[in-house]
Amino acid sequence: MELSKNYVPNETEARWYQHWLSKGYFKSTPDSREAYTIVMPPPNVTGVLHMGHCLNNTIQDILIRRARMQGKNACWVPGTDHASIATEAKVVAMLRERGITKSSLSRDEFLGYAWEWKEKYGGIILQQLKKMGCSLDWDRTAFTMDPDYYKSVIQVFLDLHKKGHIYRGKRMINWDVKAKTALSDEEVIYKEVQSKLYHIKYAIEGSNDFVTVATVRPETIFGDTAVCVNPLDERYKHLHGKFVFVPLINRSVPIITDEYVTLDFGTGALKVTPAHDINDYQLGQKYNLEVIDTLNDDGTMSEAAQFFIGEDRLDVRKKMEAVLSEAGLLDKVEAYTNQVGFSERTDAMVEPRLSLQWWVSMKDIATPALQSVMEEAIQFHPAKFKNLYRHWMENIKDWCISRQLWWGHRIPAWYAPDGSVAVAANANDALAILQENNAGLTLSDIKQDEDCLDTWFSSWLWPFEVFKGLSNPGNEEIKYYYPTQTLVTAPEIIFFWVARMIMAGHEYMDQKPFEHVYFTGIVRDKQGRKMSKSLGNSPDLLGLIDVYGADAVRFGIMIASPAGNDILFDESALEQGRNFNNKLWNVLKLIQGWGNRMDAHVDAKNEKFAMDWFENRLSQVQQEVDVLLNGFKLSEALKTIYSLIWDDYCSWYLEWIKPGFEQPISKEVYEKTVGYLNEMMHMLHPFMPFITEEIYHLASAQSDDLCNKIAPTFASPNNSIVAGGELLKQVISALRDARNKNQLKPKDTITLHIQTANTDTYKAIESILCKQVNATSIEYTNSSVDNTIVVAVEKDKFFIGTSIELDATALKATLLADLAYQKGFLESVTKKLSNERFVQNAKPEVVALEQQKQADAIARIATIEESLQSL
RNA sequence: GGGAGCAUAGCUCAGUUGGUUUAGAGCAUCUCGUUUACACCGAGAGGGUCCGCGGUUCGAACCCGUGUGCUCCCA
Repeated sequence: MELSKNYVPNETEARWYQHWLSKGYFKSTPDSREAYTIVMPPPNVTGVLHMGHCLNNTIQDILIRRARMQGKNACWVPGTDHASIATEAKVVAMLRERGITKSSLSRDEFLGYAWEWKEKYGGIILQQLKKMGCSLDWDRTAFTMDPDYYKSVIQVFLDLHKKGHIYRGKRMINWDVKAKTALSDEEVIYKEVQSKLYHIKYAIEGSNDFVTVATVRPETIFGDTAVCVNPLDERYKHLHGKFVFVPLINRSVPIITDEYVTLDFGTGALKVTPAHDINDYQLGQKYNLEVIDTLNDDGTMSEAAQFFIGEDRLDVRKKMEAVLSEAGLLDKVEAYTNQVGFSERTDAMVEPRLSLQWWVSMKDIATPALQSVMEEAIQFHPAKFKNLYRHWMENIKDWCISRQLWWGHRIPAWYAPDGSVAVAANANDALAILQENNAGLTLSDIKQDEDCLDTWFSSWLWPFEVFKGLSNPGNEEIKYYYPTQTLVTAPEIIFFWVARMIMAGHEYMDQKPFEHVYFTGIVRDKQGRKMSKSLGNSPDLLGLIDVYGADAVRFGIMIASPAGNDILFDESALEQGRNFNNKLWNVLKLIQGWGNRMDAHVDAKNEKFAMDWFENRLSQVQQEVDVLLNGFKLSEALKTIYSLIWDDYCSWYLEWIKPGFEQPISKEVYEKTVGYLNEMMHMLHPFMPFITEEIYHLASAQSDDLCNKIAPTFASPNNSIVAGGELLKQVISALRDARNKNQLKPKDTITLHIQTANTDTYKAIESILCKQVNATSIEYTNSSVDNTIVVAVEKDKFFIGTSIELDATALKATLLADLAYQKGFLESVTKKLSNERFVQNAKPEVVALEQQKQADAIARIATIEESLQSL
């Protein structure tokens, strides 16, 4: 078959993915083999494939393909996350385009639209992963709102509530006064607005003096329960412990001190209104201040305000200026620019508001989770994230799990008209509980909580619930696949997700959820900025795959992405990947060409050295790569394989065994050469699955596929044979360098004299050496040869004879430069050795090494000086 | 404000318990070259005050302290 000039990935990739699927290679069912399980971090249903997914899933595919090729039962579970906030926002936006508002819909109607949206767009990202070659078991595709999964989430809520870990508590939320609803942080848009800073005078109790407080919200003073100053502020030291009167209502409130107050902002005195500001609320908590809510849910003043009851807070703000001024309590008004939050939906100014929310108390369930990471039952890669994890877990705060949304798992709590609450699996159970205190209640009297659970409250069950570990306890699959082996995720969700999965695993499976956690970096653009839609710096991944091929994209993203470090994405890495594809393609073309000229009678004597060397070098790299991969050093492993193929195999080995023009090749050499190629394709397959499978099949007839081919056990390399090859490379490079520096053209032939103690070493490689440095003859000598270029490698000297006139000055300059380097080096070694304390204290082998270096340097200097004289 | 991490060639990074030449690789750059796989190529080369300062040590990119700059998480 005639092969195309360059490798064309698109057709090949589609064909092989289809083939692997049709053979069912990605399917897994429990059997007697060792399991290797990865659960994919479920992307949002709203997602489309971006660079972060690309990195993350490439890594998982590498691990899972390697496991499969090690003969393990590899199981990679795909799925999606319902992503309550993001999805609800998308659905609301879609409805708005159709002219429908969420508030005009019932909960069920809205959920109908949401499911419709999910069915239509929710699977796009999974389809895109196929393009990347991800070897997922598609039959296992899971969703965090699947019926069984949903039930398990509710069950966990009930269970934690029963154990006393779930409670209701107050929290500041964002309140939309127009929609009369709570907003998530993501639904608040901050805008810069021109405000006024009002300086208001508060009378000091028992004195005729005032404290002046600066605020942009004078209408909230009716809720003031303290004035706070910085304890170090000299201006106010005399007021510590005193009280002031809140203007107009004349409530007496304390002056408290806290470092929170900035000395140089406003007047340095802060009015504290715990009900209407998040920071004030925290101060209030710290100093046990009263919380006075002066607003109604529509943003008008409540009765608690005492003044302006029923008027909108923004109108009141305007009126306050005149009222305060009249009372002589307004010191001055300044122009001031600040950031104010507005509702994404109604554009109303958002009010911070205290509200009852559901919480999980974390301390108890965090303990085993902290322990399993600290004791390395779960290993983090890189380990540096252990510190971060420990710090967070030791200072863990309670988790607010209710969200004011409809799309998600609805909180299983029912309220009676008197506000009492029952947590139960369904309304009937809840009614029974509530009837204990109020026998007359009926189903129509009680109402279920409107809120949903935080998305993470469902995804923390992912590693076991994808195997129905909770909905069908003790089933065969959960026993076989759990705990999973490796989790691959981004460090930014170490607390949101990783820590909580570990907690849930210990709480519900009595077992860690995974053995290893591999933290990827964040993919950034060339300038180090995060990829984002608004910056428009997010490359179109499918477009890149079209241009470069999936293998090249996988290569590009992996070649420089050490665990836990951010990746600066640069298309040139993809070019490198594409070039590598092409290199592999051309190896195939070259070898196929030889296949036609294969001859069993051709002697392989001259190729023996090359084959011995490469075989051992291959074993060496196989071992190295194995060690690297076991340590999760994927990038390093890929670099090592890349260099083996490009440098050792293509640039050295193939050149050494290459037959002359139109010459036949020995059958033995040919078969070995194809064999090495296949072994290298095997090693590379997890990283670049498509082209390796293609080459494996085109290089020689195969009855199996690389995809699920089990690796042979590696031979251990003979290090002295490997070293022999390295010496040969070094000699060739040195001779080529000398040729280059003396302006010998590639076509100019040379003669070579070698002065060495090991003639036999060179006899074995004469033919290779001649071919590689374009020498016509090799002779051995005991002394210097006149009129030659002298090259020294280790202890051997090479004399290059040429008919071309040599440029003595250039030659001399190089030699002098080398001489200077060697002398400098000798000096540093000698200095070290003449330091008595070094010789006394350093380990003997270190001293011996330094002495060896010294002797070598002296010998090299002698050689160079000799050469200089012969010029 | 609390915490974590990072700083090595123009760029991206290796550098395992301190000693394996005067610190390595890939990309980029420069020189030479189209020789019968590949210019998406080959052969070579140049390029570094290992962020600054101090300390420990016979010896520091590596250990300790300190300063500076950057990044992330939490509030």
